[in-house]
This record gives sequence, structure tokens and C-alpha cells, in this order.
Amino acid sequence: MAFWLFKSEPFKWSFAQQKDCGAAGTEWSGVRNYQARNFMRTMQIGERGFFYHSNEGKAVVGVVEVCALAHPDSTADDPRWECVDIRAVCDMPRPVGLDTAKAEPRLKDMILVTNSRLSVQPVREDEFRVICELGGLDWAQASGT
DNA sequence: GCCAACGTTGGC
DNA sequence: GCCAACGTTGGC
Repeated sequence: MAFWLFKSEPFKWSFAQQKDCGAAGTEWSGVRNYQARNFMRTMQIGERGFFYHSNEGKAVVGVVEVCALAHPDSTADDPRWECVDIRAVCDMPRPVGLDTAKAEPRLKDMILVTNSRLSVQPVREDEFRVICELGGLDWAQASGT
């Protein structure tokens, strides 16, 4: 079971909007970066990820779950662009800001901290646990295990 | 609003 | 296949 992080600028697509889509979820469309696409191709149904607000907010605000495997992105002209579908699982009780993550020694290798440009990224389980701890989110609820 | 980091494109 | 030019992302 792998863990992920999905970035979005909240004024383009926020976690509140994601939650409004309910259990059906939505396409994580619009990714035009090969690295990010390749990560989405490896995602499995039921895998969990963080929802991160970039630019405004700069914080992990919730947990999402992959609910459809990678398929062609309906918003792309070019079929090489694919995406998964995700649905909201729960809020982060206390959003974990980028500044907090940067200040946490256990997160010094986290891609969020080391590469600000990658919009879909893998998160190690230990990093996922630390973020949940900082955000006051129960591990069982976050991981679904 | 600026700019650094990163990716992509296209000329050679 | 190299690299300069350009575009985009996202932190500050």
C-alpha cells in the first residue's frame, strides 16, 4: 500500500469542492507533467493520499482515496495524459502547514519539502504518519486500516 | 509581483 | 544529443 500527495491551488480546486463530489469522487485532471502522470499510473484503488493546498494556504488539509485507476484525462487533447479519480475521506483536524513540515526533522526528505514543483508525489509511510500526528488525525482513520 | 527551480521545446 | 530560450509552478 502506497501513500500519495495531491497538490491543488484552492482557488482552482479546493478540498471543499472535492468533498462536495462525495463518494463518487472526481478525475484528478489537468496534470501535464510526466513524473506526476507516471505516479498516477502506479496508483491502486483504495490507496490514500493527502490533499495539499498550494499557493494560498500551503497546508495539508485533508485525506483522499484513489477510487479509479489511471485512465485518459478527459480534459486533455493528447491521449498520453492520464489521471486517476479520487474522493475525499476526511479533513485534517489541524491543517499541517508547509512551514510546520519544513521545521520537522522527520520530514526533511519529504518531496513536498525538497521539490516544491511536483504536483503529484509519493509519500513514505513514516512521513504519512508524521503528518497525521502533527495534524491530530488518527492513523486508522487516515489509512483506512 | 518577483524569482528560483524545474520542464519542455526546438534549432543546430 | 546538446543547450539556449521559453513557459510554468509555487514559495516568498
